[in-house]
Amino acid sequence: MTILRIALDVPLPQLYDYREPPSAKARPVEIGCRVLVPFGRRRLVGVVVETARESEIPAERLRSAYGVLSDTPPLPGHWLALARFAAAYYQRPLGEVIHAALPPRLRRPEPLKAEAEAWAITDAGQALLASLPSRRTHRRALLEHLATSSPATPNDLPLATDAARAALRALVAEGAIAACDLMPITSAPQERVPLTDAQQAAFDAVVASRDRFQAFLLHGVTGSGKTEVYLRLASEAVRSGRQVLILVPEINLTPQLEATFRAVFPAQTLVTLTSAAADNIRALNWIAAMTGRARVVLGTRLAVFTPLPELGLVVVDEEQDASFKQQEGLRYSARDLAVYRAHAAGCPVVLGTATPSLETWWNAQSGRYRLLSMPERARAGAVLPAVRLIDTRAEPPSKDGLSDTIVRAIEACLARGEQALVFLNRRGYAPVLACNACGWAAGCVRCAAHLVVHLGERRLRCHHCGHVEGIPRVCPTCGNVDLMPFGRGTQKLEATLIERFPGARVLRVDSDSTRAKGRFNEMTEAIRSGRADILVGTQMLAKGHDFPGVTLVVVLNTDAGLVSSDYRGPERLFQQLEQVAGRAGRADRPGEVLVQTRFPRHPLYQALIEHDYPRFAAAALEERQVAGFPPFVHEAVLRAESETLEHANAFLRTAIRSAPPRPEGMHLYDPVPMTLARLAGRERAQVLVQSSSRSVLQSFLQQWATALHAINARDVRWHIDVDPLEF
DNA sequence: AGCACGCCGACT
DNA sequence: GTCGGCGTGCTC
Repeated sequence: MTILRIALDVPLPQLYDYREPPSAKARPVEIGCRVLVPFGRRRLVGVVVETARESEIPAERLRSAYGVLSDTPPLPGHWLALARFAAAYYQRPLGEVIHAALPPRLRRPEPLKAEAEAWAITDAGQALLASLPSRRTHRRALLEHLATSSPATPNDLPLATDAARAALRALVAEGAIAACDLMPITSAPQERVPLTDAQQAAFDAVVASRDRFQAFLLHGVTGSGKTEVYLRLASEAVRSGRQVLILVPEINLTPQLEATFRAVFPAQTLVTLTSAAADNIRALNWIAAMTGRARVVLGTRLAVFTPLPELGLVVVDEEQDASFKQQEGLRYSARDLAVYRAHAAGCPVVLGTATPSLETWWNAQSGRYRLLSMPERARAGAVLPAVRLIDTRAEPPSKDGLSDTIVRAIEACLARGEQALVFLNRRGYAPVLACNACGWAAGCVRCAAHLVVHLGERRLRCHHCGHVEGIPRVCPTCGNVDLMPFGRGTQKLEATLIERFPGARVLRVDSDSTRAKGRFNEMTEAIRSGRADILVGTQMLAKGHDFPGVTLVVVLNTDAGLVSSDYRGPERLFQQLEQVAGRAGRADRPGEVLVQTRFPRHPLYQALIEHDYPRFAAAALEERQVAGFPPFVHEAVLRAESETLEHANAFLRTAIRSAPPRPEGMHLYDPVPMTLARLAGRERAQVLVQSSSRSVLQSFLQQWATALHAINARDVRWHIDVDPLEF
């Protein structure tokens, strides 16, 4: 008798045994098959990960699988091995990992819909476009797209919303759009610019190790042309019959990268994988990669789980970006799993960035990774922006927070007809609403955090849980009517700038102003085409975008990163500053960066002036070594959350008591509340584990996790976070 | 995690 | 008398 051992999406660290389905007589069930099985009262999709001759479960309790879901080929062995590795490393049940790694559509039993390979506009469609009322925005967008480039794959078309997909169906029904085969691209590939010496050296080094595992840190300053290196490497890998995986932090933040790749690779060859894509298409793209039809996969962190049987190159762009670490459920690092995948496939992995994470930098310094440096901007004559520090103690800013130097610099920039970017990493109007008489401050009822004043909508918002309430007229504790917004957010800064620079067009870009679909792209387009003079923005504006008109960058209020309780504060601050500084003067005009600070002599700012990442990293690594922080130790945390802090702490104390013996070089700390101790009405605390050895930490965690599952923790939710970023 | 079963308060 | 609250127990 053959027993199928099946991974199911339940939070229990075990497999479930089933008899084969009736269909097995005709065709045996292979490992990697998706199957539909009865589970209690439910029907679940599972994946066969092992077969066995017999089961420890008594025969009378064994049930038969209903059948194999044959709309996908079996999941390949390399993919199951990846899932096993992630399950063991991140201490999660295999079933849960497998189901987190599958595209959502393949977690459900309904067969996939075949999608048209491509769509083309018909003559009727051309006629319709001419007479279409302008309020039919979705239809117009689809027809206009196809009128300029037909045929187009579903991937290329604006189909992000249900309404857009409904519009496509309607147009197909009306005969305005028809399915067709995708024509191979016949036009010659776009002429590429020659590589600089540094780009060529990086390219050669990676190509030289194409048949074995090697991790590379591609350390290239903003504008040094990392994308061109990725592109050449990808073309080379595809030419030699290999598949390529490219991970980016957020696809809509790197539109140039996607556009560059789309211009070179035919649509059949290059697929994108992000959570924004429609489920059915996402699954089809995933399968195209698994069957080898797709040769290049470009996507966000979730794309690291794409099965790629002929993987020959892995690229992680902006490797330091925190979005590669999933912060809930399976808390994996896509960057670290990308390195695992290259190792398993025996191919190179390129981690590219201007500001490496200290972990990666240390790996390069210690020789585990090879360092490839591109210290110059690729465009001839382009130089890095000059950074100037404005000492707020020597030159106190005026009441609205801007020093004279900054005001004059913005004036001069506007007079030259250029754009200024003012960076403030705090959205809303003011971060605190407080009472002048008694000191009360508006706090979130569900979180240990202040509510942020949003003046435009007359609301207080919690930036952690999304709670919204009205602005009180009087102080709820003392009745005083004199409630004052304290501090500065982007909305207040926007108002200040409008007042200070009458006539200048001020554009605020943050997650509030870009909430509506498509607003972000509209705004970046407005900036590029010069329809704004002063840009006010958060982090969102600092990443990846090339704004050729921006020659001045002003940075306000970043000192908090220097004195943060989180040891990663300075690292993040330097990365953020270097990133936003990189927005200044990318084209033929030199850029200038003004940083307003109370601590101009701080070594971090001194390194920033010189754009000297190695100097910053050396100092930061030394501090980490002295204090005993990563990358010199490896960390994991056990977190618990509950209605009351007491319950969470009680669980953590029990957890510590039931921990296996601590090996040499391991530390288990006392439970402490998390930095944000109360979030969305739950109290949160954690225990930190440190070890000088990764493998020692791994085997400790594995034993501990088993013990933890045995603890009766009714009212407590807990998880282990390996290599945590959040405290 | 679901989804049962199971034993105590306010409704047609 | 039932409908339904969520405590606790199981799923091959």
